[in-house]
Amino acid sequence: MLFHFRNIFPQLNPYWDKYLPFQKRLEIPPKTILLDEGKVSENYFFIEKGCVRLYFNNNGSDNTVQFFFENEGLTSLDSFLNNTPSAFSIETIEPSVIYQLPKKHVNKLMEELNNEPGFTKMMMQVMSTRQTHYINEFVSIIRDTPEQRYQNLLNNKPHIIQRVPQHYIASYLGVSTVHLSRIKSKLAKGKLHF
Amino acid sequence: MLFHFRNIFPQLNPYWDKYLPFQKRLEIPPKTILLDEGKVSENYFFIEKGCVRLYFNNNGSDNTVQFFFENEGLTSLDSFLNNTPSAFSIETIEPSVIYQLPKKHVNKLMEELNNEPGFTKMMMQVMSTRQTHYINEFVSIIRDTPEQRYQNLLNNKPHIIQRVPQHYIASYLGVSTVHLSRIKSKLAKGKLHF
DNA sequence: TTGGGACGATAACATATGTTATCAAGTTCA
DNA sequence: TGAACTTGATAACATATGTTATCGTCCCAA
Repeated sequence: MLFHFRNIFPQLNPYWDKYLPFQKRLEIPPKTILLDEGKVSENYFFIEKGCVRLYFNNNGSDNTVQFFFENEGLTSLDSFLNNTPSAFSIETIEPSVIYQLPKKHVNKLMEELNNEPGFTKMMMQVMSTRQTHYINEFVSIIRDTPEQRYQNLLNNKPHIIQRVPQHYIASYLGVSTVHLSRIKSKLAKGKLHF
Repeated sequence: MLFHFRNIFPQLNPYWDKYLPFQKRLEIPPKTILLDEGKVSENYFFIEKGCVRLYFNNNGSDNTVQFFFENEGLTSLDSFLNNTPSAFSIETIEPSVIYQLPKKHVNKLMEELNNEPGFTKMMMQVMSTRQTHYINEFVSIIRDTPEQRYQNLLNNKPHIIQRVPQHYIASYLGVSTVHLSRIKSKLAKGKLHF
């Protein structure tokens, strides 16, 4: 949400640079938990190398909300802003290199940015982009069948399918691993006709 | 999103009052469309009396995203802010009295508010509340069965069930009217045992 | 006043999806 | 190298949900 916007709003780059030294570099294996559902989000994460997912528990199994890759930043926003227990967990999928910036520094950065003209506009743009993203996911889950959602993923974000183990894809699409296998097999058969 | 906050941030009330004369009062029957999916959202609506729903089309049938009642305001936010085609339609459910404020006035109001200290913070709070709401809906649709979602509605927002025709409830829960009938009948039978 | 439309319940059937179990291939690590 | 784990495919069965059709009630407008 913040370091995303390095180079997108170049006049703000000095601010990002000033805070780089406060980040902690983590080299961590797959399935390392960065934030545990129910805890308050205390850090902002930025991915240098690897791959991470945001997910929530669902009677023992889990559902993935979003995947994150190199040069993307994330946190559990609601928890981070409002100090409420996070509805989501965050964990690595691959061996990863993560930069971790504690909340107190982010807050300080935000205060400094408040004096920068255009900051409100930028924040509204950022928040509105996020909101649009969630709304689209929301609509897609209701409107599209799992098969259509898989096709969308194939068309729009093939790197996710190539890179992420299939059971995480299933948990992202909201179906069982068995059913995702069925979908793939059905699509494969369909293609043979052409 | 705006007039919601009358009296919640009292120091801003003069601003709201200043813009009240620009609103147009509409007295309209049920099923009146206030915004059509695909069009750009040009107005902010405030409900004096009646009931309205935000929904999107889904191969001929439709899904309701949210219901709005007296003293609530709404628009299709993404479309309103970014001048993009709205993903949603808005229509009345009951005979309603609606105040309609054109976008140019809202924009002017926003510019004036920019000079008010605390405005950025308020906007972030507003946006983050909205986002939390969508995230919760999103999680609920994935995690909860339609039956659980109906129970949640009964427990948390019984006024909706009392007031809104059942087929809209079904379209909100994301099930067919037939299945919602099944759910109700099942719950009714369950209750007889006690 | 009446006839059509809106609303809701229910049955019968079709389809989508979950669950459990089994098998196979690839990877990791002691 | 071999055991344990991860990943993925598939079959068989169970359950959830959609679709279509029918019926009854209520209400409003011609």
